[in-house]
Parts: sequence; structure tokens; C-alpha cells
Amino acid sequence: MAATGANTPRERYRTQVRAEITERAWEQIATAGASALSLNAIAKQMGMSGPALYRYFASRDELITELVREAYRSLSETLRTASASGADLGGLGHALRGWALADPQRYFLVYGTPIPGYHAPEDTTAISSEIMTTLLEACTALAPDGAATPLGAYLEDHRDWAAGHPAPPEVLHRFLTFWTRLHGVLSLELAGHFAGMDLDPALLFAAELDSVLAPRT
Amino acid sequence: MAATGANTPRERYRTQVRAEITERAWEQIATAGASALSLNAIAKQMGMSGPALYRYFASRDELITELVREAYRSLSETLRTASASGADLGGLGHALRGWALADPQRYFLVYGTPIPGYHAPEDTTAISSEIMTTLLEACTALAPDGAATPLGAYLEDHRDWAAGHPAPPEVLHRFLTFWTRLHGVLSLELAGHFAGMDLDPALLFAAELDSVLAPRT
DNA sequence: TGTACATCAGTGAACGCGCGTTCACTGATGTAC
DNA sequence: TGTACATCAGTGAACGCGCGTTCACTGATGTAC
Repeated sequence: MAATGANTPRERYRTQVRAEITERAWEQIATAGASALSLNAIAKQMGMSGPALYRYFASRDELITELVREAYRSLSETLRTASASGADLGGLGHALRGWALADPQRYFLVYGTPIPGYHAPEDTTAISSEIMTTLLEACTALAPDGAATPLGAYLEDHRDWAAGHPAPPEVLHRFLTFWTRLHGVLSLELAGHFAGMDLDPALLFAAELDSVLAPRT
Repeated sequence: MAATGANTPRERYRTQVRAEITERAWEQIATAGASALSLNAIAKQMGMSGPALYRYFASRDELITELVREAYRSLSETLRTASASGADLGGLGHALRGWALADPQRYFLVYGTPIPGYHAPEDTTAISSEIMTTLLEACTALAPDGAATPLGAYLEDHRDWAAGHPAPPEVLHRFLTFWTRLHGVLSLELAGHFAGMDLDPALLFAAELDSVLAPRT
């Protein structure tokens, strides 16, 4: 047997406990934010002593790193699933919003105020370019935008970030617009900046999404 | 004499020390973020003992509240000054970016990930509607957008947040677009999400700003 | 199947730290007569 | 101008807390012969 790397009972137990740790960590983050994440509190909640967690994560920073990785993976998977179900760029936009609303602090962990001393792990760039690829494909599949934008010329020369995707500059521009505009509405909504304004954030989001899908209709 | 409320030497000293406290607080926030703000550390940096600060702020939360107020006031003043110098909406956009870049953590204190247990003070709404007024006036002064948007009809019925400003729905829509789009690019830039992409954030910002100023050119 | 050994999850005590906050106090500054 | 009193900024000790992390250890689980 020995199918995937590790399958002994001990190793299965290990990954199971690791999973429970990150699960509790997410609960804690959802409640009090990432800066309040505490190894001791997680251990207590699991009925273990604090030092026990050091069998599974070498430090608090390493746990956060794992959470960041999980968040990226989760978003990537959400988008890929939606895409596989036939969602176009508009569908991916709504999938993104759903993912963000499901756990605002998870969204902020990735796209929010950077944690002071913390530096994201290297390997997230791999998953992040997976996300980009899914979105770039959806951007490409849309009816072409036609007119070349001033930024388009610039993007022709600065396309290295596109993970080798052979998209024309208008598509790259559309991707960037998709990203920044949706992040704009979404992060303000999640931070509660529309509260008390009696505005439905869903409508604002939809309007911005439309502006990306059909810029000049 | 006794011009403005308080002018005795003691009171002048008080406001001076208060000012130095918030100044040090800003330095600390700029370095390590808002969640790392520590009264004791500020006191030490000022050559005072920790408890001394309690003569000036009743608690850590009250200090943060004052910082939030200062941030709002500072942004409001920046925009008003620009506006008074003849800046149009485009000019205000660049003023906003300049203000944000001058101290990213200050920007995040107001528009970033909300601090877990903390609730913003009531009186910021006053300053925040001052900001809104400045922007709404600049939006109104622009060449009219003409076409009524779908969201416009909705905004006609939900305009209470506009601080009594008699702007037509297209102008309200333009204001919202200004706010959310610029926040989108800006917050991603400040959080370092364009780093490593070899993109000039200034160009992305300018492109988004253009999209607000001349939506269908 | 049974014994000897290695692996490793988890414990409890401890270290050192910095935090916010309280309290009783000293000493300087301002006020009233 | 001088004295008596009130105000108030700042100190130092202390409280209680929770944090991340280390260390020597027990005891259960797995491995080799």
C-alpha cells in the first residue's frame, strides 16, 4: 500500500490534529482577528497544554503561514470549482464575494492590512498565480473589449506577472480592473464602511462588476 | 484675553503633551501597525513612566479613538486645501493618494481591516461627512455624466447618507465609484500586492481615476 | 507470540517578557486672601 | 509681597494577566528481532 506519502496511523493522526489546530485558529481569527491569534488559547480550547502544539507548528508565525496558505488554496479552489461549473467572469465575481462574506477575516488575512512584522511565505505565489490563471482565462473568454487603452500599451511591456498567460493587453487590463474594483467595494463592505448608509452592498458590488464586464455599454 | 476656551500655561502644557503623545503614537503605528500600539512604550520613548499617560488619556482605546479622529481630520483638511487651491475631482484623487502614501498605516487605521474589539467613536461621522461634502461638490462640478445608471434609480431612494447634499443620483453614483475604485487600487498598493509584479501603481491609480472622471470616452 | 528498544505525543513547571491599569505618594505650580 | 491652601503632573511599586517558548519528563504507540 503506502499510497500517498504518509499513511501510517501515527501520520494520519498527526495531520488530523494539525487540521483541528488550524480549524480552531480560524474560529479564533473570525472572532478576534489575526493579531489576536494565540497558541495557548487554541491549545486550551482543544483541551491540551500549550507546549503540545509545538509538536505540530514550530512557532506562531508558522501557524499563520499555514493559515495564509489555506486561505489562498480555498479561494483558488472556490474559483476553479465555479469555473468548472461553467461560470463566466461575472460568475467568478460573485463566487469571490461569496467566499469573502463567508469569512471576512479570512479575506482580510490575505488582502487586508498587512500584519506588522509578518512576511508571507514564498510558496503562496504559486497558488496565487493559479488564481490569476483562472481569472485570466475567464477574462479571455469574454467578448473582447476592442479599443486599446492607454494602460494597454504599458501592459504590453509589463506582462511578466501574468504567469506566462498569452493574453492580449486589453485582457490583462480587464483582469486588473476586475481585481482592484471588486476588492474596493468588497473590502469597504466587509470593514463595515457602508453600514449606517442604508445602502445595499450587493448592488454596489453588482454595479462595479458590470463595469468590468461591459465597460462601455 | 482668554481667547479660545483654554489658555492658561497649564492648559497649554497639557495640550502640548497630549500632542506629543499622539505624535509618538503615530510613529509607533507607522512602524509596527495599530495593533502593536502600547502606552508603556510611548511613555518610555517620552522619558516618562507609564502611568503618567493616564493624566492625558483614560485608556488605550481612548488614545486610538483620538488617532482615528486625527486621521479623519487630516484627510478632510488635505482635501479641503486641495479643493480651495482649485483642484477638481481628479486633483482630489491625487491628493488622496498622496495623503495615503505619506503614512500607509494611517490610511489603514481608517479604511483597513477593522480592529477586533474596537468601535469607532460617534463623532467621526461629522468629519467623515465633511469629507463627503468636499468630494460631492467636486463630483457635482464635473461635466455631467448624462445617462442614468440602473444604480441611479436605487440611489434616488437611498440618499440619506449624502449629508443633505442636493446632488442628482448620477453624481452620488460617481462619488461612490470614486471612493470604491480608488480605495481598491490604493489599498492593494499600500498592502504591497503589486510588489513583484513590476507594475507602476501610479499608472493603475491614474487609469482608475480616469475611469471615474470620464466613464465612457 | 514475546521481549527489548526506539519513537514520539503530550504534560507541567518554569523563564522572561510586556501589557493595561490602580494606587498611594511627592513635589512643583497656580490661586486666594 | 507673603503666607496657606488647592490643584495637578509625574513617580514607583504593585496586581494580574497572557503571551511565546524551552526543557526535562512520563507514558503510550509502533518496530525489530
